[in-house]
Amino acid sequence: MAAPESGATLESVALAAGVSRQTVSNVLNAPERVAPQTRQRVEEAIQALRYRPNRSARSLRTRMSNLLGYCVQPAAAGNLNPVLDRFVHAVTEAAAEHGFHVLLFTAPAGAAGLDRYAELLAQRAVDGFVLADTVVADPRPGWLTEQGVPFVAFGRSWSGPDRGLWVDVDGAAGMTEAVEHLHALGHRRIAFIGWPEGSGVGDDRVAGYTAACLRLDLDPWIVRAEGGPGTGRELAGRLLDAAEPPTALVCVSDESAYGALRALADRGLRPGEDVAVIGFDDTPAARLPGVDLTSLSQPIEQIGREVVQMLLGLLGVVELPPGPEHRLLRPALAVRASTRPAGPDPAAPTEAR
Amino acid sequence: MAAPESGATLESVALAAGVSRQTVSNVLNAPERVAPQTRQRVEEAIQALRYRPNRSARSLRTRMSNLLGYCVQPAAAGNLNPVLDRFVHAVTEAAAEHGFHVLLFTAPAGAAGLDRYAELLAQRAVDGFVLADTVVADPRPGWLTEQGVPFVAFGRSWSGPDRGLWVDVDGAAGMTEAVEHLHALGHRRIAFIGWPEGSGVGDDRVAGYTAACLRLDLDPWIVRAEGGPGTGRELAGRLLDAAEPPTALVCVSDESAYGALRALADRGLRPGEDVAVIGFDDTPAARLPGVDLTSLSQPIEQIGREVVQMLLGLLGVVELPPGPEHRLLRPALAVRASTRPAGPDPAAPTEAR
DNA sequence: ACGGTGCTTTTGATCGTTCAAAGTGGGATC
DNA sequence: GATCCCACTTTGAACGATCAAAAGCACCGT
Repeated sequence: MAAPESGATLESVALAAGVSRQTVSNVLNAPERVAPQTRQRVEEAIQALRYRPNRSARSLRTRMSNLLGYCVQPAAAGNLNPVLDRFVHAVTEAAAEHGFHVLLFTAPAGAAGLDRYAELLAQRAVDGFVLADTVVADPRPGWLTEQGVPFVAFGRSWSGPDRGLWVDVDGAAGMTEAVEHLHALGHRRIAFIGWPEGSGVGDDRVAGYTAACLRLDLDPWIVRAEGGPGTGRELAGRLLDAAEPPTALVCVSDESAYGALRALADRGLRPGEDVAVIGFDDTPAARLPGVDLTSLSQPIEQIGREVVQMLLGLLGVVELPPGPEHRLLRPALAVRASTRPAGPDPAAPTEAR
Repeated sequence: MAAPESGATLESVALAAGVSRQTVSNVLNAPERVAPQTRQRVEEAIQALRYRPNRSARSLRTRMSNLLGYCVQPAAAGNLNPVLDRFVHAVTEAAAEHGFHVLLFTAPAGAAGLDRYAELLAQRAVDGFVLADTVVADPRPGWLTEQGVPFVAFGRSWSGPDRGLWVDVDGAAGMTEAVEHLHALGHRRIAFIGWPEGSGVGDDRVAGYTAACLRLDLDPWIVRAEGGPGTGRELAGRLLDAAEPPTALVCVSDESAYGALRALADRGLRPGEDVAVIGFDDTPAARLPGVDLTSLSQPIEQIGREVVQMLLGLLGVVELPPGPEHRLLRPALAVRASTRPAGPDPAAPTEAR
């Protein structure tokens, strides 16, 4: 069978179609300039030879690599971040719609990693960057802005003035919704299990909780993990053993929530029936049968699309969407059994005691 | 301050150092050909101008993109695969050591996705592919071999003859070790919670379990999830409610094991003390306080390194390591409380019941 | 007949690098 | 002193695409 003859070039296609290089190039990049009849002939030749423009040659001439840089952080032990997984996928897919791909690289955290970004830029290996996991005092947005490098971040610049474009999840709004949901179910003693102060994401979420409590005339009741994340079980345990324990637990993450569920089980309490529990992230495990954790679901796919849209806008590939330089998207509350008393008719909403 | 002058080229460096293009090129690619004195002068000019070779130009000339293609599968709902995360990171890091980067792309599963691979090849966008998540009757290894495309897979070709190079985890050996570990602890009724037949990975793992049982003169006792993965709780429940329930549960994945732990909690049974539980993957959650699941840990970082090593070998970048065309690495059993009775002296092995 | 206009196509130059081959100059060889 | 060799350096020609500008051609009005 006719092999693809992997050596097709503009020149060879032009020869086959009886036109010049540039005409073939125009068929691909500016078809309206080519007479319909010629165009068809060229397109047939392209098909026949399975021609695809060489990316390196195109990049060299146009000074665009059609690659977006994305840094994969060293996976810290015990750092399960199921969200970034989905984000990378969404970005990759959105980029593909415009002929772009994602280039992965690694870099140490903080200012030490900026070299890698600089290296890729100097090599003209990427056209811009997608940032994720921005942290407080992250040096990247400021540095990239100074260098005039196109980038869009998933996550605010948590300290100092906003630098560059970003898309983020409104964790505060999500937590407010969680509290309101619990309040509507009749809960009045709602505690919050959080991270230590100082993390942008964590502080944002606790702020939403506090605001909702004040508005609903509830007393905020906040406990924080001292020894880092992952100690939800202990914290929840202490809460549940209090003289007047909370009837509902709002957790800064699903991970904390799983710990809280564990603490409930330790005491023979049943989630949803005895104590309500809400997490954040809507991790896959939350919807497993037997877990059924109510959780706030981040619109990761949409964030990925918007980040790419903005970045390609900066690059002049698509029209830059009008509007503000950042977008704050609301997470959605996925209500499951952990905030809904089980019963013979699980579909019916139940008024709490 | 002196801006990096992002426009440095071979020519401008040559001018600055008072030599020709090619000499600068040689300093970078074949330093031994250049007189030490000249070399130093050129290196200083490179430093001063912050010169980095343009990747597109180099790729165009050498016909090597220095990019490895990696397909991110559409994240199926409820498909938590914390392992691939780490794998991608390991591959990215190993590739960086040789000046390579990872190019991400998406493709539909099965034969329909081959087009995307072909597209990238025709564009000369990548030099080869890293495959992950190989499944039974995966069309990719065969197709890539036919096309003469360099690739290495993480995962065997589960059906038909082996095509191409691969690195994989010896799931069978891991499960055998798990059974032996339980046997040494005194367990004699050891059940296996598995996936439906037909998945390469699942069948491999159950085979290791069965082999160990036969060798140790135990009766294999296998139950499988009918409705796909994630129903470990139900399966374990049925086992525990049997007239003569097993004293230990070996699970095909951590996900199943978490379900099993849940089933234990439902019945007031304590993992490690009443019933032993072992998972597979050593997911981050396994080592959370309060979970403490014994699990088989895959040497993902090593696999990533080896995959890259082999692929760069195929590409002629490094010397192809001698030896067989595939490597099978043993997972390590991380022993935690779920197979170890709690007590004042957790180090002492306990005879069962 | 002439030049202008608009549409279509072609030509030469260029992007920044490496390959292949040719050019230096000094010292040893005959 | 001519020859050869060796170590080092330079020169021209690609790689495959796009940009910018020129050229061909049909049609129109004067």
